[in-house]
Amino acid sequence: MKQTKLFIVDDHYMIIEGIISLMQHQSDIEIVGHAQNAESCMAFLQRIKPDVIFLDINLPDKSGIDVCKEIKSSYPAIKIIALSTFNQASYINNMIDNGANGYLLKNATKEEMLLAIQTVMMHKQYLSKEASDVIRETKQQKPILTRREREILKLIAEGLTSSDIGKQLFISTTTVDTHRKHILEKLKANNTAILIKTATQLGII
Amino acid sequence: MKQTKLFIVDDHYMIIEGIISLMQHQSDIEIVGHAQNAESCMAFLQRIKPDVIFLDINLPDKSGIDVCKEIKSSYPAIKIIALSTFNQASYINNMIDNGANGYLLKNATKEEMLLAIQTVMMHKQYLSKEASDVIRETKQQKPILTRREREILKLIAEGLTSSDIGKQLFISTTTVDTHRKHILEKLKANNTAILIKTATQLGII
DNA sequence: TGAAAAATCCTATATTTATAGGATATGATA
DNA sequence: TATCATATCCTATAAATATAGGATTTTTCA
Repeated sequence: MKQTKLFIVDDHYMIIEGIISLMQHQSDIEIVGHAQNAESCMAFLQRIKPDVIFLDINLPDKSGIDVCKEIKSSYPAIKIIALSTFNQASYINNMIDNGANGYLLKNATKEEMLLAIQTVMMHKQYLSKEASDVIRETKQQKPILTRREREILKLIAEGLTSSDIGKQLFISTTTVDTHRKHILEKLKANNTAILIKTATQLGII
Repeated sequence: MKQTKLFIVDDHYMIIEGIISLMQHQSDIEIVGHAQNAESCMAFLQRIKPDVIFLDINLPDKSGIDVCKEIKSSYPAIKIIALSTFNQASYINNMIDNGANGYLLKNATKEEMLLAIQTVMMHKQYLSKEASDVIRETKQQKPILTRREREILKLIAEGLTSSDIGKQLFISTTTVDTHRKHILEKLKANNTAILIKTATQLGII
């Protein structure tokens, strides 16, 4: 029987210890290592190739989303299961968009973890019930902004005014204002304050 | 040798499992139980009194801060060590103010956990290095808004205009604007967009 | 290829914010 | 009690935003 090689990336030592403890007596899983940040994770992967990575969304040195993208581009065969706590659920879409094969919340049971590993090893996507609930919710709430609109929204959130943005993007202030208008409509916001708040909550910024 | 009775409250199963695993072979620590929410925690405490509780700040049914206050008022002898992840560090002060005896980040090592338990059992306060660093940092970063300013900031974040706020609080629009001005100064923001963003990041809203 | 979607630009006006520089009243506290 | 922090209010101006109603040019993709 072939063992599935599991690698864990999480900055919280207790989580790593918890997963190891849960998987300890599982003969079909072999934990090949763990890392507490993106850098040591990438260094490890140069030497050893796991089958599955449990990847936390929050790492001290880099966002899990970027790490996910990197791993997938260098090692497309490795399956990635994103780990997060409930209140970071708005990142789920983002993580899936960047190549994650599964999504587990940190209150997952042992059985759920095993199921997730099995599922992604069969080249299917695994989403925990909570995760797919959240995806449905945010999909409904989350309006689709165009690339330009997202770009401008981010600059607004950085405190740039419309004319600042116009200069930076080499477009007229009025164009920026038109985009702003559309963004406000799409996010059902009446002004910048609530715009930034809902955009933050939806994880767009 | 008297064993220290430890109780764990955290909604993440992996964390509970991690702590249990780390404490397993520690002869001076006895884990008397664990709970995943405030309600079952309080129910448990009616039957059994631990010496120390590891208490997560984020619980599904109630904030850990409130739970901390409740436990301390009913069972003042029980020592509480707050648990949190790094990015929730702005709660540290709040937790300490509500009676927590210690503060551990979830990436604590086994040694740190044991040290924390020993320290609070000797009736001293334990703050992890990271926690006290963060306290210093947030103390520096986080400007002190007055009650009125906080109130107005929240209304701004809800999308109310200055005149809306004035009507709601029965004060003139110009007064609201003055408060706005002070809030912007204190948060070093140039406009509403970045104001809301930094306020969100600092956990003020 | 032809329609739809996205991005660009425009005018014009009302409202809201930002900024500056005040004044006054009140309550806490050292 | 004198001072400081807080909260209240004011004038005035420049800048930025919101809102409405357009038009044109690129992309995208079915």
